[in-house]
Amino acid sequence: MTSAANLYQEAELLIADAVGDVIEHWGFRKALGRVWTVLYLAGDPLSASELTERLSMSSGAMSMTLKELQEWAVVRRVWRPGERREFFEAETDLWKMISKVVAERERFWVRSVRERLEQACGILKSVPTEQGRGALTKAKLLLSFAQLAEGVIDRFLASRRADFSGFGLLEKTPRAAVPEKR
Amino acid sequence: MTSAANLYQEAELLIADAVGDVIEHWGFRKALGRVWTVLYLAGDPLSASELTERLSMSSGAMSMTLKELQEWAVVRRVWRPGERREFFEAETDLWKMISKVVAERERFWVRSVRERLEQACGILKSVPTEQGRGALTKAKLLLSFAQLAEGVIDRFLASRRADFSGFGLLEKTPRAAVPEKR
DNA sequence: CTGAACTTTCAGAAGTTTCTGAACGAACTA
DNA sequence: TAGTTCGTTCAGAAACTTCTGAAAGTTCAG
Repeated sequence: MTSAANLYQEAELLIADAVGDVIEHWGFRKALGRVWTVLYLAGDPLSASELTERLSMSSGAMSMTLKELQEWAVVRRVWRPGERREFFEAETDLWKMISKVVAERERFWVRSVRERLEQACGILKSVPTEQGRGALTKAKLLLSFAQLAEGVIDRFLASRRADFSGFGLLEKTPRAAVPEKR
Repeated sequence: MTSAANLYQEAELLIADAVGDVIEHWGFRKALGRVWTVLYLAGDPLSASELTERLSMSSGAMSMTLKELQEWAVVRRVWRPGERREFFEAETDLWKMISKVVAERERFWVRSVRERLEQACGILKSVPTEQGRGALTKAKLLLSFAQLAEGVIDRFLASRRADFSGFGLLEKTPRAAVPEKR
């Protein structure tokens, strides 16, 4: 194996693991971040076995990881005429990825929290003690935060784009040497 | 036990668990959120045994949970003259709580991610292949996101306050019924 | 139809996190 | 000093998450 390939692999694992950490902080498994990263860095679609080898994972874990990545629309399955195997490539549209997660996961639990707080406020209204009144005031404050969060999420999703303007980054994405896909 | 006390307890647990979920999404244990909530709703300082009873936790878990909450400066120990036991009360300053977490936890791992990406970019620079050049471009993009995040965090902390203006919430006490959603 | 190539599934293994509860320790009282 | 009350620690238990690898499934060429 050449030195260049060794170095590439070293860098690849370093980046994959760093992204894995980021993704883990977002409540996903590290493996999801690592696999996405290898595909992203590769540019070209890779096969499952290629990924299995590069990341030293079992075929079972890879299969489940790819399934989950596809459910989140973060990785796409690519068919190559003449090839028996399936290939995978990374979605690079950040807005697509983030909005999907926000819409399907964040939105859901924020609503669940808000609903429970509302229910609790309803109960507290019928508690005539000093304790009950004090708690109701605070519960309402918590509730207003939940409502605020829900509103921010909805407006964020309605905006149909990540508003990172002002940071001047996303607009002029240095489109890598990635061949356009259909 | 009176009905009012029963109802209070029901609402308390409902809220505690909802906040526990929120806190869990922030990477802490549910128990931290639950204990903080009971203290917050109570208003007055409570003893460890009181908390243990209300949340049906073991004394050991409560001890560890209170220790952690104090490390995050989210709960304060209160001494009551004449009382042998220690009492605890909830910190209610949101900015204090959030900035502490951001400064001591988020800041740290974002930096770690950024450093690893930098190292990887350094390695990729010496990989003269096609593959290496393509990956370098993308790694640099990831790096710029990490740097962006680091900058946002630092500016956030430097601002010394949560800038929630525009949501018109934190400034004044909440008005009861709020929202309107379409 | 048969066999090769490849993927998916899933039961159990391994790893990780969190909790329990008994033991210990500290602070105070009688 | 002995006893009481709390608080803390920690080894093991329990709960939960993730991974492994073999078996079953699918697809396709010959």
